[in-house]
Amino acid sequence: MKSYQSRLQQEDLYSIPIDDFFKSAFSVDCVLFGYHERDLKVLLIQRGTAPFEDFWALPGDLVYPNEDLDTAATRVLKDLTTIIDIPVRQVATFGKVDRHPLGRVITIAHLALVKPSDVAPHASSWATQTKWHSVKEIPKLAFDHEEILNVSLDKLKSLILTEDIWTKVLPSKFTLTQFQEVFETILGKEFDKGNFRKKLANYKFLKKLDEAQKNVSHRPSLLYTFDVSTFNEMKKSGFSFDF
Amino acid sequence: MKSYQSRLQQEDLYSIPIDDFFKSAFSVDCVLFGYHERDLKVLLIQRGTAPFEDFWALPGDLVYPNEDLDTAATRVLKDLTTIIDIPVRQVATFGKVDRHPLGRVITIAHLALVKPSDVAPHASSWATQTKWHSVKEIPKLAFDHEEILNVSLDKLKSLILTEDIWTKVLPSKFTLTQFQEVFETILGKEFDKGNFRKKLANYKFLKKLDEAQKNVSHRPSLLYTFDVSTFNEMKKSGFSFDF
DNA sequence: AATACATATTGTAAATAATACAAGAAGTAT
DNA sequence: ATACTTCTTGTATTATTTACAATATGTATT
Repeated sequence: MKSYQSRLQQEDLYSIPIDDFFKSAFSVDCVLFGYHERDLKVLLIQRGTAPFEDFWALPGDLVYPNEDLDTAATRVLKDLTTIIDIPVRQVATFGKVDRHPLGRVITIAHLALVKPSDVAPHASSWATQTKWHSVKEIPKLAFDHEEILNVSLDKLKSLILTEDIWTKVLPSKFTLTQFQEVFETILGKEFDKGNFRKKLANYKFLKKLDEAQKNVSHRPSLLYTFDVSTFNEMKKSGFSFDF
Repeated sequence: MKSYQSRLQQEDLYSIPIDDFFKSAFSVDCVLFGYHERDLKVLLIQRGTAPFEDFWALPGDLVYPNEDLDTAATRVLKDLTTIIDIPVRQVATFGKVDRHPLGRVITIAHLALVKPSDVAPHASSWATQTKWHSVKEIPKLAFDHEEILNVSLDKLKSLILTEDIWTKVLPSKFTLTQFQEVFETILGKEFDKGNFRKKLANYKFLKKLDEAQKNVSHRPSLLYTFDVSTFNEMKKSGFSFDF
């Protein structure tokens, strides 16, 4: 079988019409993670149309002809939530020949991490329901979405060590305990409190404020903020948490 | 603008004909890395057709309608080399609207790492030349291939720490110095020889043989082999080199 | 045969980091 | 005033990293 490049020149000589190459489509699927109080959730929709009608699935859509991939993913999320612009990261592309029953559709998975309270998910014309599910209790999913979710979880675990996506799930002033809980939940392991915060002392982008928690029935914790520019400086030289 | 799912039901109501979604195509591009004597190379082809005629580029092709993505990447490499089946790893997908001058073509980049002497690259109908280039001396490349190469280099650096792709570039019996040189070259940093091999002693998949180098004008090194099954066991529990 | 040479291999001491706990501090609730 | 809870800092032990030195073992040279 000859290549695309030569086929463009000598189209009629070979068995597959060149147009067949353009009978494929590509979609984006969005794995929107939500963190709240030691629980990691993912936003699922219930499909209103065939195939996989009534199944839970990751929100997704075909990519428009003149639309970039990450733009498409952001648009899908905008249609389901009240957030205008959620930055997404590409996870991987899933392209098995038979993964979509209606034709050849490959999908580029994207993920984002948000605070569920910042998002007000609602149904849409193609989703009868939109709901947060704890990643510990995921129903049977449409298509190959279970695999996509698993790969996305791994990607989230590695991204959170190098990117500042965790800032979105914390208040602008947060305690080191809150910070620790985010990482414990997402990485799925626990850290010694004393030793963990000794490590944090090395990270200059965590700025201690002259301000403490209020209305807690125990010793109040000091509050910290995240300094983006210091973080970006460190990222240039290959920063990564070593949790 | 409405979604694909609702469009399937009410096609004629909206401005973009559903067929337009299927006027896109997807390709695979292959970043074939070759390691030889402290030099990391990449296989480039010189394009024989427009667009970017005569430019150097990564080898790639459109994906056939009934072909999986990794199969397509392996096929592209099979067409250019004498190796029948080079396993590839997905790197990322590049899909900017204007990345291909002839239409909407997104490309899924794949990488592999081989010993150049195992591969006999040759020209093809669409490539006037096929040549190894040191990654330190890369010419101007077609399309967005410079970006694809850079992302692939980063991916290679992380993959080599968790996957056994490095075994392909070493002889079946190798010295620890050879092993160290592979990692120094690909990661771009140097290690203290004594300390490095103290670390290696922990990795049980490196088996010391009762055999030494021959015909070297200095103290001969002991030879080692790689034990796949031990490695696979350790990989199950999340093995990674900590270089 | 003795010596030079080059790299392999093992060893060691000091510095650094990880770990497991403990002790004291600072609020609210009773 | 005391109990209670979590925050915060400290410390002693163990493990790891690092830099470098010393010795080993082969071929090449004199």
